[in-house]
This record gives sequence, C-alpha cells and structure tokens, in this order.
Amino acid sequence: MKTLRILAVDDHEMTMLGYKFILERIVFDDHNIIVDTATTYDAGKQKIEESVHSFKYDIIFLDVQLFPPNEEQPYNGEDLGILARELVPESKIIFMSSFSDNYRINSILKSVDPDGYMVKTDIDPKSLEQAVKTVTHQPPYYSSKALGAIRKKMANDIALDENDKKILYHLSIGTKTKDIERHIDLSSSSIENRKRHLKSLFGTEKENDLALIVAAKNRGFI
Amino acid sequence: MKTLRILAVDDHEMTMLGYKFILERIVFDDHNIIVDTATTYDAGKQKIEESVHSFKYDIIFLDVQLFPPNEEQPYNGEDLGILARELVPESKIIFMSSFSDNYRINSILKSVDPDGYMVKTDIDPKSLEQAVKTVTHQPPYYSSKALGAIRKKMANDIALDENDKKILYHLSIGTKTKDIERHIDLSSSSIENRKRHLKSLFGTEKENDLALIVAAKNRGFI
DNA sequence: ACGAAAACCCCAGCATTTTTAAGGTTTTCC
DNA sequence: GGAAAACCTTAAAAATGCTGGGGTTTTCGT
Repeated sequence: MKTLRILAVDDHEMTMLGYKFILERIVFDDHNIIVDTATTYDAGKQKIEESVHSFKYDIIFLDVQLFPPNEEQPYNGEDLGILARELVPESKIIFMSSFSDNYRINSILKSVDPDGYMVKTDIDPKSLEQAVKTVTHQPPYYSSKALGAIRKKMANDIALDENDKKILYHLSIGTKTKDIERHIDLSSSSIENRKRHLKSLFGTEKENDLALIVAAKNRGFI
Repeated sequence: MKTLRILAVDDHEMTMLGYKFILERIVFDDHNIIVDTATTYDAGKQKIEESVHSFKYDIIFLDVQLFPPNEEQPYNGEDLGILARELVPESKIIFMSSFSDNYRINSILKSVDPDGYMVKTDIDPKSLEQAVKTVTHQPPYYSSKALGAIRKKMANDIALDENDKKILYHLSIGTKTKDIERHIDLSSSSIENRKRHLKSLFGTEKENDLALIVAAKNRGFI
C-alpha cells in the first residue's frame, strides 16, 4: 500500500475542503491518498519548503489566483509553481484557474509548463480523478476547456511576436491605443502600423478594434 | 436508443478488424455503435461521399499512412481528412498515426485540425473508448504521446518560420547542407546564416548539427 | 595520411521591412 | 460643437535579411 501525497493550495477555505474530500476518496490502484492544504501563498510556500527534506508531494494543486483580484498581489500561484519546480522538481504540478481565456492559459503553459492545467468550471470529482491518474502515469493532463484553447493555438499558423501579443492583449482589456505606448517600447506610429498589420493578418481590414479582438480570440491568442 | 455511426479507414485488414471489434463493444450511454470500414483511400472516399446524402458518420477514424511507405502515394489519410471536412463538416475526425514525431503531429494539427489525434502505440480498448466519448461530448481528444508533443510545443516560445522548420527537418533526415538549397528557395549563404541563427536560438552555438537536432527535438520541433 | 568535398565563417552591397516623426483627416464621445 | 482619440499618409532613418564572393576548417573516403 503506497501513499500518494497531495498538496492543494487555494485561497477559498470551502473550495479547499471540497478538493480534499474528493481527492481522498479516489480509488487508485493500491494507493492511499492523503491531502495537505494551504490557503495562502506563504502557507503554501512553507509546506513546499518543508517537503523538501521530508516526504515530497507527488502532486501539487495550485490555484492561479491566490488573492482577491483587487488587492495588491505580491505573489500568485504562478510564482509558487515556479518556486516548487525549483525546490522539488519531482513533484507534479497541476494548475487550477478560473481563467479560461487563451492568453492566460498560453502564458502559464509557457512560463511554468505544469504537468496539468484545469479550468475551474471543468473541475468535478471525475475530472479530478482523471487528473490525478493521468499526471502520475503519463502527464500532462489538460481539462476540456484548456484543451480547447490549446487546440486553437496548435491549429493556426499565425506567428506573432511579443509586441503583437501585447498589443492584442491591451486592446482586449480596453487600454486606449494612445496609452499602449506606455506599456510597449514602440512609437505610436509603430503601434498603429502593427494594428493595421494585425488586422490584415486576421482578415479584419478596415474594421474596428472589436472585430480584431474577436478574430484573435477565436484563433486562440487572447 | 440512438445509433452512433463510425467509419474507420486503415490499410491493414487485420488492424481494421481489431478496431471494429473493440469499437462495437463500447458501452456508451444508450448508444448503439456500428462501424463501417475501408482499407484504401478510394474506398474511404466513396464511403464518405455516399454518407453525405444518407446517414452521416458521427466519427471518422483515419490512418495517416494509407499506403506502404515505399509505394507511390497519390493521396494519404491527410487528404482524406481534408476532403471529409469539406463534404461532411459535422463528422468528427480522429487521426491515427504511427508517427509520434513532433514535426508530423504539428503539421497535421495545423492542416486538418482534427477532433482527435492518436499515436498508434497509445491505442488500446480503453483509449479508443475514451476517444469516442470525448470526441462526441467535448472534443478534442489527444492520446498520451500526442499530448506530450503538444505540451513541448506550448511550453516554448521559440517562433520559427517555415524556412527554419524546413531546414531543421531536412537536417534531421540527413539531407546534406549543400543539398538543402535544392528544397528551399534560399541561397547557401542564407541557409548557413539561418543554421547559425538556429543554433544560437537553441543554445547550441559552435556545436555540430546533431546537437542542434537533439535540442530541436526536445523542444518539440522535429 | 592524403586530397577533395562539404561545412563553416566573414564581409560588403543590396533589397526588404520596420520604425519613427510630422503632418493631416476622420471618428468618437462628452 | 468641440476636443480627444483614432486613423491615415508620407518620407527618411534604422534594422534586418538575402546574396555572392571570398576564405579557412572539418569531415570523410580511400
């Protein structure tokens, strides 16, 4: 009878309990599953650090947003993931996020390359069980909505550089064109040029920004 | 009791029978599964064309290689997939391929964007069942090895253009540098430049081509 | 170990693309 | 109605990529 150790970090106490309840009831070969929990970045960090010199976690579930979105966020789940990768590279990391937008999913898959990514609305007892099993035997596990985003990304051949992606992102969150130059190291002319170029790439020439954003969303960029 | 219609195309008669045997025994809600088969491009094409005006297939399984690799191949599974997409866009398409290399997987995901992709060594009764269920409810379904390739692709931020990819591909199959210019519309200088550039991108400066190829493989490009 | 072929490196000129500034026109929105 | 933002045009400067020509080093077959 082996023991499968899981750490789950989420800032909602109740969600946390739900995960613990479900995870510990998973029937998995002859494994005994025990779940540790933490509800803050610091608590999570401490548990991970402690694990280095004792029993390492087999799986670490991390909520991407560890703080209410309006508060100052010194660190979030992404940072915790990067930290865990360094300290205990053998632990599998599964991200949970309410973001199902492609931009965030792509960005996390790039920066942390987790062994699993679950969009919160995809999470239920069945998918959690699937995630645990897949990640221990043959990672990665991506939940259905995450796979949808990934599919779009893989299916298109439009290659955008960092600046293009940033422009799209800022347009999508409503940053005014004249303010974008404060976030990107380009002149306003260039940004206008690139916007024109983007619109031609996405087949929305002469249309407004909304059309561009919708097209970029459909293709999995935002 | 609904009927789930499946067409499977594979040039090996025996494999074909195996699929049929397994697929028709899947227990799936209150569905009755019936499997049609074809062993050549033409037979597959005909079945698909016939289906347009009668019962459309819910799922079409396609082997990528429909001919022995040495023979002349006028059309392959990829073409059949593109045809099916046009004729019956509502049918879900699942590709099966013995290729597990990233280059081929990436290329097929781009050109056809199938609802499923299975590497042959991943195929067994369980994964077939999973594929059928996932694809009908919430596509896409990618088998484990395919997911591995996809993960690599998503995790890295190196953006290569067509020419770079072709160069890597030709290097990987042993084409001599001086012969590459016959396949790509670039001068030998340019190809040398791009090889230098690629080596710097992949962190294999001043190393030989093998190092570059290994690095590119690890990052999911070949 | 030899010589030839291939691979590699460097450079200068050319072509293409990108960026930039400066000016103007159109659209948006209070 | 009027100001701000967005958009377009143009022309010049800068950056990047391609090319052909030269050369040196490495590889490979005999």
